[in-house]
Amino acid sequence: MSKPDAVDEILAQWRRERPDLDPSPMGPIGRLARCEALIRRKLDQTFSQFGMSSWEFDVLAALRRSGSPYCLAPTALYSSLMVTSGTMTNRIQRLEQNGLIVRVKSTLDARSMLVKLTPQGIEIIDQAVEAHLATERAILAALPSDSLKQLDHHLTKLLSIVEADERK
Amino acid sequence: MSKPDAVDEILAQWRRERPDLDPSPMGPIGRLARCEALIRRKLDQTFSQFGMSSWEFDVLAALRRSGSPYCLAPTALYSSLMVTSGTMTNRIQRLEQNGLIVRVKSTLDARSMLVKLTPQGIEIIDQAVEAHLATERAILAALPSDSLKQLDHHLTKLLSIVEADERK
DNA sequence: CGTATATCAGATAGACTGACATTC
DNA sequence: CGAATGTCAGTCAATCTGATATAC
Repeated sequence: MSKPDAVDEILAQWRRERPDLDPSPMGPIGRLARCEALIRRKLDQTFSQFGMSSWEFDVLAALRRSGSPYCLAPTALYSSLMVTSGTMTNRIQRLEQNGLIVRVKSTLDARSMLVKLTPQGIEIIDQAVEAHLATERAILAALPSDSLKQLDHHLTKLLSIVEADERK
Repeated sequence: MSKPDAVDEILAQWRRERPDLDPSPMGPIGRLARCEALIRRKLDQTFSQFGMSSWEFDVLAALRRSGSPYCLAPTALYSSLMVTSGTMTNRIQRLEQNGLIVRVKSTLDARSMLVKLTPQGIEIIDQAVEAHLATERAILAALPSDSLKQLDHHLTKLLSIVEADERK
């Protein structure tokens, strides 16, 4: 069928060196990891065209897609972005220095701040997300739409499994 | 069918906020990224049981599966591991300090060193790879074998696409 | 009182760049 | 001589931890 890729080569090496083991789980997981790494590289190129790195895109995008008034609490942000509170504080400071967000005191809870997109922040994330989608679309364009649909289906299943496992 | 996951929620938000865009490419790519992140976390737990991080596993595994005499040049290592030469020097030093590898002068090319697993390095990677495979197998166990096969098939296709793109 | 929110300082781990000596 | 190999020093971006003040 198709010629062996780098992951096939690794499997063959393990079979030769450790015939007592079955290395086959490395196939899907290795390909997943390698796809992710290569795609991330590509996406980062787009982000850098807007002077962003991926973490900046992630924060701004979370605020933007939350809808008007484009406000979220730091706790909500770091929970969904899977980082610690200290990391979030750091990210917020830097985005504020760049004028993309402002910090607003919450009226409901005096402990809490709200992170809010500035008009400039809205503008840049609106442009960046368009370019980002174009990049993603270009990456996937070489896959027949049937394959893409099936891939997504299986990834959805895998995701539900690993997310369930995470919560255990 | 199945209840919407975090990625579905993100797509729905974008459709509401930016109905002029089609966010669907974020589906497969978002799920791929999220699967990878969660799986990586899980795998790192196994590595840490052996006092390793994933980069240490990667280097030792590359040497181990290359077969006896378990020697590779730094250039070969950093090329396949996708890091710079300076990074590789650093990794080699730390593995040598831990007694898992030794550096040997190449007889064929006086510029070149060879990185070689020590008996201790062989022992630890042999144990670690078994545990690693067990972890991977446990993650994938919840997927029916047909699904897994199809997932792998589609990932193989995607990988060939993104690798071809990388070389452009 | 115990919990949650956010911040801060400090430490950490890991990677990269650019210059370099050496050898092909 | 130009290209390749590996090392080194220095720098950097990003994260985490643990302690803290404040408010629920």
